[in-house]
Amino acid sequence: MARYPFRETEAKWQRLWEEEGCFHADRDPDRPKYYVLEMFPYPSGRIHMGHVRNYTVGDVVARLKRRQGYNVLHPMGWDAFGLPAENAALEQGVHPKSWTYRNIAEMREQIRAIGCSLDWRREFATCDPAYYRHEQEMFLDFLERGLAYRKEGWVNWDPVEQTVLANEQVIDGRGWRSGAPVERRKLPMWYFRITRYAEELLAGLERLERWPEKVKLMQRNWIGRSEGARVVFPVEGRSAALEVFTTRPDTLWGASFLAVAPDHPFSEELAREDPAARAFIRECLRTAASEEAIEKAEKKGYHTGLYARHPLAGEGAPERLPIYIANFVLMDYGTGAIFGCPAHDQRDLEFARAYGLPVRPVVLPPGADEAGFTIGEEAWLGDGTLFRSGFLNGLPVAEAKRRVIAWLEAHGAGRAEVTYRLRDWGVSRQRYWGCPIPVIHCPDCGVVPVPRDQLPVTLPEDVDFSQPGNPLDRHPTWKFVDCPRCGGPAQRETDTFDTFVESSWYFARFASPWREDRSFEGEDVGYWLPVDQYVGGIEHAVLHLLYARFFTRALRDCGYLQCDEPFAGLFTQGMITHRTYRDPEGRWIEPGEVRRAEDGRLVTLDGRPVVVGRVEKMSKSKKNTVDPTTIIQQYGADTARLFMLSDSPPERDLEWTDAGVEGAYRYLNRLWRLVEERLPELPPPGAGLTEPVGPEERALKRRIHQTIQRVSEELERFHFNKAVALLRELSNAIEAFRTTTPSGRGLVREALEALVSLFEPMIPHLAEELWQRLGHGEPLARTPWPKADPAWLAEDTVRIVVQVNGRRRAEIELPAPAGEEEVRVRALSEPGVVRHLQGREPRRLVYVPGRLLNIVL
RNA sequence: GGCCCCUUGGCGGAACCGGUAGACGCAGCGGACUUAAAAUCCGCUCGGGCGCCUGCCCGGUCCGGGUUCGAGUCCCGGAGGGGCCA
Repeated sequence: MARYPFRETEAKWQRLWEEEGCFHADRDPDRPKYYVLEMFPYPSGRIHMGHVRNYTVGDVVARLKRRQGYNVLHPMGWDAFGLPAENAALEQGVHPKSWTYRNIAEMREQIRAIGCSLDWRREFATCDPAYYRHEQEMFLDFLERGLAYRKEGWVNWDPVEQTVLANEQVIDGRGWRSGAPVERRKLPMWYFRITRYAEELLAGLERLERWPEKVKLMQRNWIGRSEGARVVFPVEGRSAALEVFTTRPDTLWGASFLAVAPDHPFSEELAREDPAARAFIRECLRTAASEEAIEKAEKKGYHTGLYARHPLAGEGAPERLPIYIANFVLMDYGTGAIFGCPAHDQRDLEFARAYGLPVRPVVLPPGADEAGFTIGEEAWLGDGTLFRSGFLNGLPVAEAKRRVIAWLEAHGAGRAEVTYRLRDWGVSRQRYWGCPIPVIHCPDCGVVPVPRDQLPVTLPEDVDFSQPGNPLDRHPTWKFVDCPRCGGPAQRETDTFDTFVESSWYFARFASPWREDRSFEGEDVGYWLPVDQYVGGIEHAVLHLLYARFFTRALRDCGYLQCDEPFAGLFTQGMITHRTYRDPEGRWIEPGEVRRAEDGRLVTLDGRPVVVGRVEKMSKSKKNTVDPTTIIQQYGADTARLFMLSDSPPERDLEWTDAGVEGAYRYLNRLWRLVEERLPELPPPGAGLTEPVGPEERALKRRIHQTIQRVSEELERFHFNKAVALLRELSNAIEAFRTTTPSGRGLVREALEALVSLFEPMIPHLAEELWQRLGHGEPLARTPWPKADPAWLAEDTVRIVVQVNGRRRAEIELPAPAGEEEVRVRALSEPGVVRHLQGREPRRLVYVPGRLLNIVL
């Protein structure tokens, strides 16, 4: 029997879809729209299996929705700015632009080979001035509205990438891409005021019903809302007071010191007069800025010799508190100053023990007694009752917080305050291959925005990568311009945007990508946005996905868009993993360099023993990758797609195995043969519905319609593995069904058509081919999704399990619907049941209609 | 350290609201076809026992306890693994 000729078939259908424009989407107010988007790729040069899984999942949704009658927008583009292009320039002497466009050309063909239902007319690359000019305009709008600003501050510096990183891009104290430990540097840079939207971004999560809880939780934690109070501590002998943020104002009576951040203005002022303070501050700032690093570092402080008056001194709190400069206080969280309450904060406790400060418990844990309660190695962080705390005595923590805040507000000594852990998004990067920030620095006028009629500010092409640092800054002419305001000599900003800026609005650009004068066509974005189903990796949970939510709101407030949320539904697919292998010397080796020896053990191609390692995420460094292009050439795109969808639920990690791919390939051939073998006996297409005769035919008819129903539901819920299992069951049933009657042959046609049609979103090429062979002129891509006939969803008999004391003893089959009385009579006469009753009288009968009867003795 | 999630055959996984645990596959074993192999097809496949081909019984969803007529599913405690924030 011939094999399925996948090469010809896949090429044929891809050509046909393209020629017919099957996947072109245009605004049509009369039809409901559905926008499916997968996170667009960085053009690194080759696609990897993660891309294939991502696009396959998105394509199943797009094809399903299209056939359900939606006007489906499913575009593809390129996240084309970024550092790897500059590294390539450095290593290979190729210009970042040509490297990028060459990669795009290659990857476009690789992605096309997967056979996704994409509207390629809308493709764009973010490195195109036609794209980034709009980003520059958005920035100018942000600038006017105070959503973008420039400030000098301590930043995370990636020594490998030679650029600044945002907080979200520092993972475990290291650059998210380079993996190098980040350093602290003080630099002027541009920020987006994401903190203005902290509350809205947090509240908006509640309405994102089709987002994974896990992602929402991560964003919630990242935004990190905390309620507390700002408390004013006058400093003795100084006119200025220190303002402190605390989430535990209830513990004010337990205060034993104040601590300020090393880069707090108060510290900087002291440093001017006190060389020891200056030295201490310098020491602190040398260590990394991350919260994690600070948490792990030894708690160190410098006693300034100054004291603060406790605002509650008159209410029995300690009179005066020593002021320290401390390495564990962060300038950009709260007010950059804290009061230390060692009894009820672990960091404060460690600090107090190191510097001999008093530890005064003021919250009594439930069940403890006032006289005997002391703090040992662990601060008490839990709830309890206030004591030794003046007018708070006897109150629980929550109530004490309210009371003390009311007192502070009444006495002008503080107020309730909400703070967030979220920091403003630093977007300056000292790189060439990014969108230029459209401002000019004038010695007289300061920062001057580039006039809108001079946009876009384009990158110069003649750049020199032979030296480290930012080539834009070194360029002989590019940055030297006249000030647009005074006409005097001035300089362009040489920082470019973080590449996460481009990906923060690309989904909206797909609505009207050909528009030159404006970023978006109002009617287009109004029609297409928000994205109905976004698909991508979970690694962007707090990076891209948070930035895009912010950007959408900022664009809304600047009048670009009407919607708040960019992505109404989000699906995060799991990673692709693969077994790792090493040679006897311990070097990683590729799966292709491993073979099975005659004795069954794994050896290298030259016969040396292989050390089998763990199953890990596919990565170049571990050499456990499989190239999708090779797989597609060897087995076809449908095989890769089916394997991706078959066994593991898409949100979980998927282990790539040769056996799994072979299995998918074998099934496609079996499906091909199944149709080919039955074709001669089938009635012509469109002969109308078949009325089944006899129990076997009725059973097949029911299975067809139950499969239509259930596959539709499972695809809708992203349970692709279950949809595949159901379809394999249907195809097993067709194989087992032998017939010679006209009605039987009609049923086989109905079954095969349902099978092929339902499989189309997952294995579109083979499905189209078989659909055509079944005699249809219109491609499946344009054929409506099948509908189950409700009359055939119900079984005409019911099987009821009979239990005695919760243990299965018999199964009875009755015509549907079966009444309880009927079931009871039949059940009690079943031999298996009688045997276990042993003549005893049932105490109770529990009947679950249509399912089960439990006889309780 | 805090919060969250997960744990089902040799493996991936299924089991809807608490109602027949192991669907569908992978791997394995046995058989058919073939000179042979590949491909394909048929059968078996959680463990133990009985029965001796029709089946029947016991145990079994990480461990311990609880709720319930009935728990993989709910509750409490523990172990192991993962994620996020520290």
